[in-house]
Amino acid sequence: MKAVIPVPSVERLCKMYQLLQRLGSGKACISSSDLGQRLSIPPHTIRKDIGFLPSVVSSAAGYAVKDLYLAIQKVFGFKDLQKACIAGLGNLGASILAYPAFPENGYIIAAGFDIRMNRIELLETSIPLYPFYQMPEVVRNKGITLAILTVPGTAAQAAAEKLADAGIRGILNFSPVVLNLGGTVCVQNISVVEELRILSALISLEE
Amino acid sequence: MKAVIPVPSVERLCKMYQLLQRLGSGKACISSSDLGQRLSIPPHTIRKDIGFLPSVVSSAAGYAVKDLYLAIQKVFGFKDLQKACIAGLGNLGASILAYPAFPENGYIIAAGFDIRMNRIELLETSIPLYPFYQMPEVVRNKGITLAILTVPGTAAQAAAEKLADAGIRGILNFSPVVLNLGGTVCVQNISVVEELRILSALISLEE
DNA sequence: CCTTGTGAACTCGTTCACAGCT
DNA sequence: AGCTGTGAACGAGTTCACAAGG
Repeated sequence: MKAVIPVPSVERLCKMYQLLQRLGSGKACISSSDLGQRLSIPPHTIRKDIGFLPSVVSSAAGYAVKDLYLAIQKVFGFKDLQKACIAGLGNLGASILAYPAFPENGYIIAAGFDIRMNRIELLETSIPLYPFYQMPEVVRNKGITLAILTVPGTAAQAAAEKLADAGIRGILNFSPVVLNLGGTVCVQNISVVEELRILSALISLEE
Repeated sequence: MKAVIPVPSVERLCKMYQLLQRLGSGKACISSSDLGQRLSIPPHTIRKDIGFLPSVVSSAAGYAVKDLYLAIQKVFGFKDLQKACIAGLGNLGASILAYPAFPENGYIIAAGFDIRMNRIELLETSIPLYPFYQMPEVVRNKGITLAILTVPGTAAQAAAEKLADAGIRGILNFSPVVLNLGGTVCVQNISVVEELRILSALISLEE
C-alpha cells in the first residue's frame, strides 16, 4: 500500500483524468469549480481529491491542466499502455473487441478467448484470438494484466478462477454473478440489468 | 419520496433481488449470513437493508425467500415488466439489443433507434427499429420509460436531452461523457474504459 | 441453540470556513 | 480580486452488541 486514497476519490480522479485528456491543450489552466461543474462534483470535493496527489502546480487561475493530468497518471500508473484480454466472445465480448478507442485511452486488447473454436474462426478482427485452454500461456507470454469477462453467468466463476491462476490482476466482470476470488485480484462489476434495476428502483422511490 | 432508503442499500437490495430470483424455489428460507456470503456483504448490513422493507416474514431459519423477493419487488415497483429502448445501434448497442435475457429479468426492449437508416435496415432482430427522429412519438406511444444510451460521446448530450424531453425517466449512459440534465431524469453511467482505469488504479495503489 | 431486529458507537467521507498564496 | 489548501465540524452509513423471539 503506497498511499491511502479513499476509493470514492480514486473513482472521481479517474473521471477527472478522462476529462483532462479530452481537454488536452485547449485549456492551460482550470479551476476546481470549473472542473466540478463539468463533472457534477462540488468544488471542495475536487480540491480534497487533488490534495491526495503529491505536488500539483496551481495558481490563482487554478490548476495547470497538463500538470494535473500527469500527476494523476503518475499516482495511478497510467503512463504505459496496459494489456487486457477479453474472455468470452459472444455478442457482448465481440462488440467490446471491436471498440476502436482503447489505445487512445491507454489500453490494448492483446487477446480474445473463447471455448468455441467456431467463434474464433468466424470473428473478423486484427486482435489475435485463442481457444480458452491456451489462455494461461498467452496471458503469461504477453504480460496481460487485466481481463474483461464476458462469458455466460454459468461459466463466470470457473473462468475467473482460471484467469486469477494465470496471473491476471484485475477483472471487469460483465456476468450477473458475484465472483468469489482470493483478495489478490481486483474485481469491478458491470451489469446492464442490474443498473437498469437500480434506475427503476431510484425512479420508483422518487415518487 | 415515499420512503428514504439510502442509495447504497438500494443497490445492495437490487443485488439481493437478483440472487433471490436465481435461487427461486430451490430454497425456502435463507439466513442473513448465507445471503451475505453469496453476495460478499456482511450479514449485519444485510439485516439493516432488509430492515428498510416493510414486514418481511422471518423465523429462526432466516427469511422466507419468496416473501423477501416479493417485498423487494413491491418496494421498488419491479412487478410489471418495464419498457426500455436503445438509442444508438453501433456495435455495443446492437449487442445489447441481441441480449436474450431481458424479459426474464423484468425488462422489455421495446424499440431501437439510430440516425443512420442503413443500420436500421441492416440489423436482423425482432425488436422494432426506428430512425431517431421518430423517437419522441414511439417513446410516448409505447410508454417507454427507460433508455440505454449507446451513441458516440459527441452525440450523447444532445441525444440525452431529447430522450428527457420525450419523457424518459431513466438513462443508462454508456458514453464516456458526463450528462447534464435537469434533476427529473435518473442517470446511471457505465463506461468500460473508466472501469478499466479504476481497476488499474486500485491495483497500482495496492502495491 | 440458532436466528432476526435495533439503538448506540463509530468510522469514513463530505462539507464548511477561513487562512494563505499568487 | 481570485484561487487553492486544510484542519474542524458534520453527517451518512456501517459496524457492533445485545435484547428478543422461534
